[in-house]
Amino acid sequence: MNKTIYANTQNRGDNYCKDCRARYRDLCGVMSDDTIYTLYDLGRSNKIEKGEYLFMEEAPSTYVYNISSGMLMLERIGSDGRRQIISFVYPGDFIGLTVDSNYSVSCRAVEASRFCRWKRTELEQFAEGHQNLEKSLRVIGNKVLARTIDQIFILGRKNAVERLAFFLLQTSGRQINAGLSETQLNLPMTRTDIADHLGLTIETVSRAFSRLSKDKLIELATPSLVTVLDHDQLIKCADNYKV
Amino acid sequence: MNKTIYANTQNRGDNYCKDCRARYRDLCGVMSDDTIYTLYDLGRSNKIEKGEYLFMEEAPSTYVYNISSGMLMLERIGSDGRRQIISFVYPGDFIGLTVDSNYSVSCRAVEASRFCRWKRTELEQFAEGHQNLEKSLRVIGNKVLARTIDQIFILGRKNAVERLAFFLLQTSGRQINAGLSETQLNLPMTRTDIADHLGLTIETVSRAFSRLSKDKLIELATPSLVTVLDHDQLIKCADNYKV
DNA sequence: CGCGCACTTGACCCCGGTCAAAGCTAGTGG
DNA sequence: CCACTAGCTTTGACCGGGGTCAAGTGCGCG
Repeated sequence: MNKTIYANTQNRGDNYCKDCRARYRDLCGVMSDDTIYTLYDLGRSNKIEKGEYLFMEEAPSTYVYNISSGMLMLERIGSDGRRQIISFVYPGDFIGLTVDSNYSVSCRAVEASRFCRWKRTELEQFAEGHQNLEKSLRVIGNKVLARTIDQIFILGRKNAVERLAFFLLQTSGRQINAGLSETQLNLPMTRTDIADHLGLTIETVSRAFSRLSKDKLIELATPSLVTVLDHDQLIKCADNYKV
Repeated sequence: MNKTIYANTQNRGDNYCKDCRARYRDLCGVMSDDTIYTLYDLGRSNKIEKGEYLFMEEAPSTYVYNISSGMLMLERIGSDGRRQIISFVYPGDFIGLTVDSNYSVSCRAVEASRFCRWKRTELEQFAEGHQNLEKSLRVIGNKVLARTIDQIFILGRKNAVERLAFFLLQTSGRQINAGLSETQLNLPMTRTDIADHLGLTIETVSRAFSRLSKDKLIELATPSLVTVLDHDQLIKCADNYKV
């Protein structure tokens, strides 16, 4: 037991937690600077390349993950091949915690990413001794749920342009709390990914981009670099967008 | 303090927990027969009539609820009036727990229903002294999340008939674990409610019902009483339906 | 018995899907 | 350094599923 901890300790990089994007968010945020090491030593830091899967739907949910950098996506693929991207995953997001013992979605890297990984059972055990962490897990779940409900509203009741406007605002919001620009949006995912997230086709997504661009609400520097020109109008367009 | 508990104790009906549909599910299910009273006495039992709101979106999330009987629905209404029903709420379901201090959706009674109500802060405080309850709250949240993800897949990637087939199977599943019939489906909600849940119009929902009926997958005794004739075929139709 | 409301069915139309072709850009190799 | 290629994106033309509008139909309730 001590040996294991010792082995992991050897893994620590120079600034292993200090410069981590996830350090003061969600899961890790509830740990003090004095106790974060105990959490760190319990898990393992690692990286994943673009296109690789972090875990697959149906597979035993052995591990839970906290994202340090990069971007991933949670996806579900129907038996006929139709794909739905549930959400994009940003640094600081905690994923992989399930009710039953199997993942309910797959997780794939949009771009090269870093993460910390814990055995689910070990983290749950650890949480039992740390009341605030247990509560944090619940809060995380509820946050995810809130976003998921937004997504349902989008898919059920909005047209193509409204969906894209909402998605861009959502991206803006996520960039803000990652300490990045509010208006310079980085979209590393492909049009296909966005389409599968918004329940549309690539062509329709592309046309929606063109439309917003023509109406001067956004500017497309490159397909993956969008500048928000008229934030207020974009909100009106997305209509029911909530912070 | 003692006085309050005493007052609530006076509220107890004859079989107040014993004959409750929610007694052995989710929230209450983690309490033993010996300790369920402490939870019961902390809250208040009440009823709500058809069409009334249990709580409204945006309002302070003062209370959390556990449903004893009847049916309710969680809905969100856009500023232009478009409505999306997030989910229908069955006996045993626990609702109202939010991240921030306001409800993110409204809850309305589909039919007359009974429920138990707690002050959120009091239940959370109570949970801190009851580890299994704290964990139960998390499990409940994850269960809800799993269903919500299913809903996203439906809305993003399925056509009208597939959506309805999925909805009927989901209803069947929920009736089973409420101890009701697997094939005789009770649909107390209106076609409008179903439409707003599946992201369709009443006309399309109606046509989908007719279609499934014509293809002998279901039988419509009355608009609100459906018999599942060919369960397997219905699953094939819904395609990606999961238990 | 008749009124009202929810549901069903039909006719038509439009948004977004499908199919096809033409840019754009990054990466490779001569 | 440039030409070539491959994959992604954009744009256009056409089509169809589901929305819209409107007219029945049936059932519960007074």
